Amino acid sequence: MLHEEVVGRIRDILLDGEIPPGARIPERELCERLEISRTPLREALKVLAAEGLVQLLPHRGSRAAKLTDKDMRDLFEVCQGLEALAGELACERITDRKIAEIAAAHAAMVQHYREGDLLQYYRGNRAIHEGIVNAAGNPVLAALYATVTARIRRARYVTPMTPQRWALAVSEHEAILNALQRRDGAGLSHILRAHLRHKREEVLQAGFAETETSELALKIA
Amino acid sequence: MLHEEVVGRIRDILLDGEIPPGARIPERELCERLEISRTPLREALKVLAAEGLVQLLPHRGSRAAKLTDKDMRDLFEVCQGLEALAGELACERITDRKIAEIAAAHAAMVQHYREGDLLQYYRGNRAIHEGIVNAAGNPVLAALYATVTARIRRARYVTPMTPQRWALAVSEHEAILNALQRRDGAGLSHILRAHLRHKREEVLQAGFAETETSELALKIA
DNA sequence: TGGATCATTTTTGCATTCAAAATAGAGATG
DNA sequence: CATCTCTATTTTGAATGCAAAAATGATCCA
Repeated sequence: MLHEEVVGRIRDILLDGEIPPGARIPERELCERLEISRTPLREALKVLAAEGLVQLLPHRGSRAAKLTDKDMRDLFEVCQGLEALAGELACERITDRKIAEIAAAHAAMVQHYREGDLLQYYRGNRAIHEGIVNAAGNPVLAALYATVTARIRRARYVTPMTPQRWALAVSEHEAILNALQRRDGAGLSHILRAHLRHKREEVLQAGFAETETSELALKIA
Repeated sequence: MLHEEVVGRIRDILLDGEIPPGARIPERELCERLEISRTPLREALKVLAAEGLVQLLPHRGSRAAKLTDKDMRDLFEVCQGLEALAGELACERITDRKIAEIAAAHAAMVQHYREGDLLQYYRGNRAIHEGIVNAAGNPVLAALYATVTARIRRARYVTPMTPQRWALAVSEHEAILNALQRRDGAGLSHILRAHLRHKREEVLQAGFAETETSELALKIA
């Protein structure tokens, strides 16, 4: 198994919440499961620590990083900035073909919304946002976006969704697609910011906080 | 020596150009120099690879990352986005005290400009940009900014500077300070973008390119 | 019974070792 | 003389082993 694959596997384990935030990362167990020794595992953990998904405590091992409200706010803020930038660049560079692809993804997502399939809706949602970021044609931007969204993903796609909020999100997505089709960079950038600001408010209001509170909730459950 | 320290030491070696872009990283030699064994060294290299400073070639070791023109453009583009965001946030959050500090740094930098001390000018320049980014009060943003600027630093502070360009840069910095003092987020953001766009043009026009061309130059030299 | 102290076990971090892969070099061949 | 092939050496990537640090828990004493 290649180094990058090890990193990816552990990242998935963390993002799936299989090792909950704040929990110790069981080295030996993971070694057995991934069928590797401690050396490559530890290399991967250091990389994930640099990404912010893992917290290293000298002489006390590693834990799945636990996000505070402040962390979450900061991450959303940066995510907004990155998506806004991506939106502007995408409008300058995107091909008609790519726009058509995103329009198709949008239609599919709306269909999932109509069917009330939240999971598929989130999948489609993510595909659209990633599509815009990729259309910016800037791999550096895409890579940073990937690490930032990875860190907030759990909260983002776990927050309960009221009908009103969901409807708002879908209408915002209509505007997003519209701006993209008009290649209105400033407009797209603006809408994306608002869209993410709303999402952030949802997440934070949902009393997200991977803090003692939700630790407690986990223990009770 | 702590893990983070090892990463920092190697990062400095790379940023100082002691191992030039594209060159193989001599594992054994670095081990001796840092007085560590290969295990922690390789952990650090993988982290630096994730940061983009090192390129890992499976079964062929690691090299100091070599930036193409495209990489440089992408990095500047992202840097612009991050600084623009930081500028907006800083205007909302910065204290009078912090503004005074940055004003002082600005005055010092102008003094270095008048004296024609390019190295000190660059130092001051960097302090101001970092000051603004830190004033945004967003550690996630600050961390991403640090990695992006690290990657372009060499080119940024090595490019030759014509009197015209230098004068322009200083006048832009006057405008930056001005916008900050007025807490004009939109204005600051706008100026920072223009400032970085100019810097990028300088660097790229200077025929930067850590490519075959400069490889050749290195070999000849 | 509560808590402090010290031995035992476990875990961590790193050096070393070992197998596999890549590179270099000598010799053969056209 | 250039090129190809096959072996020897080096280098890489990962498993193991070992010393130091931390966690555990057993014992003693107030």
